[in-house]
Amino acid sequence: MATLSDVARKAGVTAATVSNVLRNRGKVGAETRERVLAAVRELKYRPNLTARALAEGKPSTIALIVSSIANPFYPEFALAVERAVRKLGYFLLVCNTNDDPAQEKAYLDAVGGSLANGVLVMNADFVQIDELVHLRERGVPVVLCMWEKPDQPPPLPSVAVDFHRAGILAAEHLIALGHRRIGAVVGSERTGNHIWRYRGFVEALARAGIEHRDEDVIFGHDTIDEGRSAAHTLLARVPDLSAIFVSNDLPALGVLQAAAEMGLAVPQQLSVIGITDIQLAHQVRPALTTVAVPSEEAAQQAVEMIMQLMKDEGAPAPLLRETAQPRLVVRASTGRLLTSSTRS
Amino acid sequence: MATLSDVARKAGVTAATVSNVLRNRGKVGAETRERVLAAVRELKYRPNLTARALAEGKPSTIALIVSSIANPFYPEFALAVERAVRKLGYFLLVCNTNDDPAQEKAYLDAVGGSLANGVLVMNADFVQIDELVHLRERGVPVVLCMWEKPDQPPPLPSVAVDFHRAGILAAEHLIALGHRRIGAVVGSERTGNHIWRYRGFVEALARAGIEHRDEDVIFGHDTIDEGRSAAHTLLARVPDLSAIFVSNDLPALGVLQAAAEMGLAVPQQLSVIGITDIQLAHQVRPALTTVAVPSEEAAQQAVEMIMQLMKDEGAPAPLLRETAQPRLVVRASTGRLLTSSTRS
DNA sequence: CTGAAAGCGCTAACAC
DNA sequence: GTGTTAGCGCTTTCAG
Repeated sequence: MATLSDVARKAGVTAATVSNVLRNRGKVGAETRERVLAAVRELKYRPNLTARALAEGKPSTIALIVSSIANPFYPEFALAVERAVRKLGYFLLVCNTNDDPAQEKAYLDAVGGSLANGVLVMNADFVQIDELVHLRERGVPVVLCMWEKPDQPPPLPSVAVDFHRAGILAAEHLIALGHRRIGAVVGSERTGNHIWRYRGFVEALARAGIEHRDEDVIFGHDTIDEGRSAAHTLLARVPDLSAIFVSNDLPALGVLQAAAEMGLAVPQQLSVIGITDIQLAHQVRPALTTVAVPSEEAAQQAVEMIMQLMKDEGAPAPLLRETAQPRLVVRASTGRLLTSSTRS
Repeated sequence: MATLSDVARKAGVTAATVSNVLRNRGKVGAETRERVLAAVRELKYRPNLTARALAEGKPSTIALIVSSIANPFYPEFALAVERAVRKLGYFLLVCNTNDDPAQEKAYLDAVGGSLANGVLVMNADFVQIDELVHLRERGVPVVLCMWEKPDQPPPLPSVAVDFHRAGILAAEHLIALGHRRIGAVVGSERTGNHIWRYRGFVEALARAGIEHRDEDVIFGHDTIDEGRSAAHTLLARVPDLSAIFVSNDLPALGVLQAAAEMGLAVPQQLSVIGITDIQLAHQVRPALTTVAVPSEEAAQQAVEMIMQLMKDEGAPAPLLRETAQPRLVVRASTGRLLTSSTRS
């Protein structure tokens, strides 16, 4: 594995010069440059990124902490991050903590030990914020990719995604279709991370003068299977629901399945709407109506932010960036309320 | 960010000693060790992995080249690899080539430039084998994670997964249920990477004396959407099919959807079986019967192989390791042939 | 324009 | 047991 000085020797110059031509740094004579390039080609030289990182004082990797990949949204988002990172010449170190604090700590330590230049955190709710703050205090750039609590300032630089608005959009869509008895399946617990999605939904209902009772909602179901069972219990509890708002696509898919199992036609008898717009949403039948979250953009913003933090060592005060607004994507799982087809 | 010598100074020893206590290397006095540890704690010292990598001549990362994450199997497998890698104290650098040769080349160069210690390749078919072979020749350990061509020796150390057998198992299951007119949707082209899955299927049919005509099969459909449309054309072409073998879970899910769209009851009127057993397979309704591939084990074996290659620089001849056999997972999408319910 | 020299933070012999 | 001495492969002043 040829090194810089191998190339230098072959080209009859010194390592510094080779380095210069390779990085287009200082001025190098055209003729010398050619000789060096030839040597590089001949020796199949590839710069040793580790050595470069050490010399430059910073590695060329950015870490992305993901709590789990059970929800396909994470891999999808990770891809978006990777694209953004690569465009800037960095590599992405994907750190899957598997929701295990020990594993997360291990990763964070490693990153703190300058395995990576900075860390992007996917889901701030499933992470030990304190550890992150420590990291940050030790000079490591940290940014949270999806801050969804508009009422609290983030403890670290973040990109904010307006999930509250997503909830509103979903509700308004259902209302516009004529629905008045609308149930809700919320992915997180009552005080969990989906709270603002739910609040948006509730507010929109209230604004339209639509009643929303406590029995109309069920919390803590964030997988397909959980969504399915949630829908079963919800529909058993209040059978005259004509639509269900789900705070996440994955459980929304489960709700769709429950409807099928109960023989409810979607959307003729039951409308279902989710939030996020994961790939599966349009691959499923009936295709899921959902509120798409601008994840590509969020990823890009997060990467821009971390680059900025990496540049300005003088770590400016925690800032917050807004992404583009979420956007309704109407597909086949929602439809007009048919007054004729009231159930049971 | 404290360094080794900072710690050394504070503890009144030399860097080498600190290094020794940290790595439990040479013998260190109990009392000295304590002093060092105290200094480490106080300074919140974290070893710089980049420097260590440079000094040791090898980084602590393994790269995983993934061609795409469109198929959820890849992230799932990546997770398994990550677990295996971490257990051995390494970090996983996930390199998503996005099916783009340029991107792949860039990653391979970086890895060759010792960003990583070795490279694991997920899907050898969507990758430029030559580049990999070059890498290998330059001394970088490379292993292919899922070699599925029993007739060809792999060009690089690989772990073999018996997809041929998976095809056989799928066919035998269908046959045992009484099916005689069985269609096939194959993910790859006729000569592509799923060929052995299909061959296994065909052989099992032949062995059972069941006719399989060219019109019963359709190639090149490997996504949900493609699986769906493939099923439509296949069933239009030969309407008396009572079961469909699909070489991959994702398109099998599409076939399930097509059945629903056509009003075919699964499994009463149509049985569907896939291969792989991705998470979605059991989350969908009806749950998909499939042949599970031992991916956890394959990941582990691949990691073991690469560790071995990393140790024995003397690169032994390309070896091949077999994983556990695939295994039938019966769920709700397959059932007995009901002679009564013949279609159109 | 090119070379010489120092050093990034750590490890690994080998002395003491 | 612990310190000394060299590097790992590259970047980066600073001379020439």
